[in-house]
Amino acid sequence: MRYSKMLIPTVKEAPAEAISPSHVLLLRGGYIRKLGAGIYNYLPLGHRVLSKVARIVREEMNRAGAQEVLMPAVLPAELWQETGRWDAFGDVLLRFKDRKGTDFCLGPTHEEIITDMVRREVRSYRQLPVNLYQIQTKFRDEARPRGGLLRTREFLMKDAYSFDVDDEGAARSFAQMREAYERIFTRCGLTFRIVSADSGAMGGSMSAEFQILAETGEDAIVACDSCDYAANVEVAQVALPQRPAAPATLAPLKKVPTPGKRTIEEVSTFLGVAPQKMLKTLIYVAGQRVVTVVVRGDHEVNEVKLARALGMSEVFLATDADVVRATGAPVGFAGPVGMKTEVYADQAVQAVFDGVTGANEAGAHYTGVNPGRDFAPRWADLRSAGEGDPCPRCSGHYKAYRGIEGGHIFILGTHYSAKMKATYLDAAGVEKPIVMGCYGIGVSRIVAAAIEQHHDADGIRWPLAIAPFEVLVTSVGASAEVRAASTEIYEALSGDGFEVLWDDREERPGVKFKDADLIGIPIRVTVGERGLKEGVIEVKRRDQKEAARVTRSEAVALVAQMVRRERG
RNA sequence: CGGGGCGUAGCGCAGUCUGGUAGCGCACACGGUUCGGGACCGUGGAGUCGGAGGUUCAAAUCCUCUCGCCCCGACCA
Repeated sequence: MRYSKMLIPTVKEAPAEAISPSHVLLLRGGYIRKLGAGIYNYLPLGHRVLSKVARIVREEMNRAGAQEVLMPAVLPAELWQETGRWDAFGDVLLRFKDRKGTDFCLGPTHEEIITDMVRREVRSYRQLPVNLYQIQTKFRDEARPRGGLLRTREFLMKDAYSFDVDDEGAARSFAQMREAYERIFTRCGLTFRIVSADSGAMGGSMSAEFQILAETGEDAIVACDSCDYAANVEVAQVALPQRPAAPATLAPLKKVPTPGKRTIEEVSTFLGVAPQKMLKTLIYVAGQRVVTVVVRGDHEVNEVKLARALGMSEVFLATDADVVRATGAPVGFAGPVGMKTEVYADQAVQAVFDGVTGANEAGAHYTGVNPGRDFAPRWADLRSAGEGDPCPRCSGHYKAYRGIEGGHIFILGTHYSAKMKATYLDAAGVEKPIVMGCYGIGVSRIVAAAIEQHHDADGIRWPLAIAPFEVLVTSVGASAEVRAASTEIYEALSGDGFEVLWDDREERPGVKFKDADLIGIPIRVTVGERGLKEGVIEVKRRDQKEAARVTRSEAVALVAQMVRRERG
């Protein structure tokens, strides 16, 4: 492809609204343009990258035995009402009516639709297992789209659904998808971690996220430094630390004045007590229940864990008014001693002796607080894991990372099949619900995540497998020699099946080099008058500083070798 | 949804406080000189100042309403 014929509108200055590196570079490189909040046009380069990621996904899904289908983007409300998600989905679901007044939505995901498809066609265990997938545009009316392609309202997603006769079968399907996903993310040139995750309100068992590691990632994850356990902090377990021996004598419970000192930091400074000796006390509302939660002063309550411990799907931090009602004191002075509500405490609190906590009285705290003696909570793992915390599986410790959720696989069980009566007859003629799994990959999100992981100050550094082109031939100078040599190399590489972009524009060299770095094609072949005089062509990788200086005849072979090695 | 902020030429911005008839840089078009890391000179085109209403002799500027967008948080099958 000739650069001069292609629409690649690079710009020096990105719109002020772009903050994250991938957003800025996609805009500047002429890959995408914004049409509305979280809605983007893909220009030629952007579309090429998106297609490449989709192709890799498709190849690996097919290799894993999944079959491609295509479901509509416009979905009748009827099916959603069957599972109750028409209401449960809330504002994220973009709804509208047709001319007859019938309710529809734009599909944010397709469990109901695929389950309906399968229940109509599958009767017998002989037709199972089956794994169906599609690569399709989804719409979710996100409260807050952000980061360009990282979190959009309309996005391209691969969603697959497995249907098995039983849990063992589903586990096999799950394992196959996990393997396929590892191949996909690896082929895309991404550094990622597979982590245990929350499966959400509608979830089932076995949930794993494929987290693409990046500083700018929305998700916090932890991974053990000595075994392979890794998890989203939403669910990461924390091993009970070694409990220090209790001191010979415990201090007596004592009320001390702490006027106006509300936060852990204020109280700890005021009383000269380390935050680790403080008992952070928060009031939560879970359905009809009001619950007091205690964690160590330097720890954070994990609301996903708390909800699970309480057997609820979600919990909310109490309002200031609720806190006053529950504790009899303003926010900042709550404590478990004498508390009338249910009291839950994180297990790390067991190791706090002679601690400090609010006295449920304005301007007062207790010192010498000892769990067991002064209050009797229910113990649970309630805090968020962080760097350095002990691994629950071995003697290692956690390292903390940030990640972008590129994929999520989990087993749904019979959640949808039971509600929608998607059943089969087993060998004994007994009707049973199909056991399902579901597997998503954010195709457009991967495009952005790859840049978050692979860029520098000058622009994008695409992994070769998903780059819009594999090779960029840059002609420097307008002489007949340059043109002839460029044409020769361009045609040789193109003829051998490589994806080549030839910068044949009548631009100054500086402009071409800047654009080259910006759009980030992995291998650049520079054909210039200066080099040609010495019979030299330059071959340079985008991620390396130095160019290889080779002869015209060597250049094509060298590039071919480099590309083949990285195609994967 | 809570907090903060922004809408002026395709992009980045100034002008708004203190009302007086819209400007700078980049980009774009043309001419010339340049040509290995975003050239220079000259000329030129391009803006319902997000929208509606109001105040005023006069509104980008003041007032009211409204729409859109961004950032932090909440939310995220």
